Amino acid sequence: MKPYYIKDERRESKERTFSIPYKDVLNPAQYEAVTTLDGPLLVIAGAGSGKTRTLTYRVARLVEGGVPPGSILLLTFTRKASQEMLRRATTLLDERCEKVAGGTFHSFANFTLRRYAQKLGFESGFNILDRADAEDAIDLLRARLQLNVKGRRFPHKRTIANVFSKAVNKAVPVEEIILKDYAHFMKDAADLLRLCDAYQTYKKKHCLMDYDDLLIYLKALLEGNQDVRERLSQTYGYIMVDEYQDTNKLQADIVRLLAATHHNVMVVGDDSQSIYAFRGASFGNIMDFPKIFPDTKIVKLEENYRSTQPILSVANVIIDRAREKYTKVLFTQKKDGAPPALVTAEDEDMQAQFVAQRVFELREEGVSLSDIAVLFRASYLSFDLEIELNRRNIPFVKVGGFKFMETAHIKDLLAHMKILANPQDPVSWHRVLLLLESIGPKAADEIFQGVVSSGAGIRGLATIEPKPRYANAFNKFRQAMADFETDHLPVAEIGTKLARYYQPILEKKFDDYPKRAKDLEHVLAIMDRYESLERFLSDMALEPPNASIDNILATDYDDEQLVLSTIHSAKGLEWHTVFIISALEGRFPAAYAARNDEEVEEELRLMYVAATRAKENLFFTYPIEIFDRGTGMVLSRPSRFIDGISEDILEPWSLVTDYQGNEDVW
DNA sequence: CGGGACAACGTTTTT
DNA sequence: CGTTGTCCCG
Repeated sequence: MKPYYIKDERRESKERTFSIPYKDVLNPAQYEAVTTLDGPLLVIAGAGSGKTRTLTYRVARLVEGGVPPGSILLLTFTRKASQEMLRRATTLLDERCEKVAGGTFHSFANFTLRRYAQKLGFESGFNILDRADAEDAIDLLRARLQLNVKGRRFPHKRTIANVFSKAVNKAVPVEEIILKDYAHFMKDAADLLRLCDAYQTYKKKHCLMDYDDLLIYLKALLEGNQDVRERLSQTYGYIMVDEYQDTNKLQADIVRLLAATHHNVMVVGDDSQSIYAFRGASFGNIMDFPKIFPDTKIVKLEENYRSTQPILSVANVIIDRAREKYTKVLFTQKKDGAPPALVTAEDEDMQAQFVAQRVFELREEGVSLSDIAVLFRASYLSFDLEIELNRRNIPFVKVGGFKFMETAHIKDLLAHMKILANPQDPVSWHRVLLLLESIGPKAADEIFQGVVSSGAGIRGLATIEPKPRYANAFNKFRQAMADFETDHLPVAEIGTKLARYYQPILEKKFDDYPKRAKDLEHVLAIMDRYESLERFLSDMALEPPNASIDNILATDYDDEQLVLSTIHSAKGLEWHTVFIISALEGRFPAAYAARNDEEVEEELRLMYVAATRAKENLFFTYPIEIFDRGTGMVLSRPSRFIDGISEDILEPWSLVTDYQGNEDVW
């Protein structure tokens, strides 16, 4: 490759040679973003404008310029995103790029907090509560505070967890969340506050952190310990944050603190693609960034390299319907292309038939299945299609929605491992003990207390005197756990032994145990890759494999699969052809997600994100005559976000069924 | 006090 | 549809 000489005047005197011809392969805006290395930098990157490319080249540029890879911190939305970027940077430059510290805010927090746990009063490490664990803990405390009195309608544990989490992520008091989003529970506000206090105390006491705590404690660590802050700031001399529009207040604070001493921080985002406000994200962070770092340089990436003009035109109409006006204007040089279509189907079955048929045809035309995606608002909206695809033997992988790590049998197995990692963890103890015959909440609590007060960790089980009622089951359990007293078995071996112990329980508990046993085997295979139990458990909590088991297994031998994905999980990705199914008013925006203007706006941005995933073909489909149980109404209009768009921008299609029963298009 | 049977419910999106 | 709440029996 031809060497490229930097023309930047400031560097002219010490002209350097780079192996990558940055200026030739990047557009001027991208080039500026890639070569602005020092000082605060805000990049507003429209959909398909080469954001990932820019980040990748910037990593390479930093490393090539002599910055030690370990001092670059790349914070992304998913671990997959950072891995992908670093892999690409490695291809561009060399394997030094693999040494860059990359991951999500949560995984970075986990990593850092494990080092400094004692500073925060977590003497023996901590276990991470996933969402379901957190709900269980809340439920337990609700019972303990006697808030579940008969005849009283108290919020669902799921709702409660939501309220607490939102308060943390938006950095506002719990009362305010209740007042604003759950006004009908105002009468319970006092009790909810008590419960919230109890929950915080409980987690602290038992060395537990939920997702939000990871961020809270990281911020607290940085704020309260100047030495730690300086050391971390020194370690990570260059910070890059992707998807900045989807960070929340806490995350913005963490970035501010980390970069406080050197200000070498680059954030990339697009306010019109903010889709996580529901969990406390604030695209205001983008606007506020220059206020936090006054000498911020702003770069806008507005040229779209992904989509054809017809697709971009529809996307622009959609985003124009927002009340919030976004200043960025996307343009493309790909002028020609098929116009996007709005496809009306008689019912959900017909919609599925259409998509499957069309996928089949595209496949015949030579489009790879893996270059086609079907996107939807919510996971359940693809059920009909999944059946149809199975019927036609079209291989697919489903991303988002259902997480098999959260299924009961896998949580059962992991709970056994968690009590080994942290014998203080009452949530896991509770879960494990309740599996035993004749042990309920009461007995489980007694046993747990006994183990804790023995002070001997898992060995404390030996000191328990089981009641005759459950002695048999308990002794089996105790015997199984005794195997691990000697410590430091390989993760997979622990898992295998526990799975063997758990098998009879599985068979008793679930009718479909053969299928579930297969799932467990797969989890065991994942364990094989881990040295440390703690590490395994953290990863399973923070970055669980998010496709279902069958699909993961399929991926091993078949790489050509149609992608089915929630729009949230499709963020940052692109395909040759995109179907957005059930673009139906009442489903998208969903009736329950359209309670106020802000929520509707977010739904609209979601539709925009979905539309801008397409490179060549874009189909919106919607079934009519859908009965909505919630409202008791029949849904038959297309989503308000695409309804009434001029026909030369969005072509209306109707489906007809031919005499053989095959539907077709005219 | 635990367990099982049964009814009711509410139902996104994710670290 | 699968989970959660309730009731009643052992």
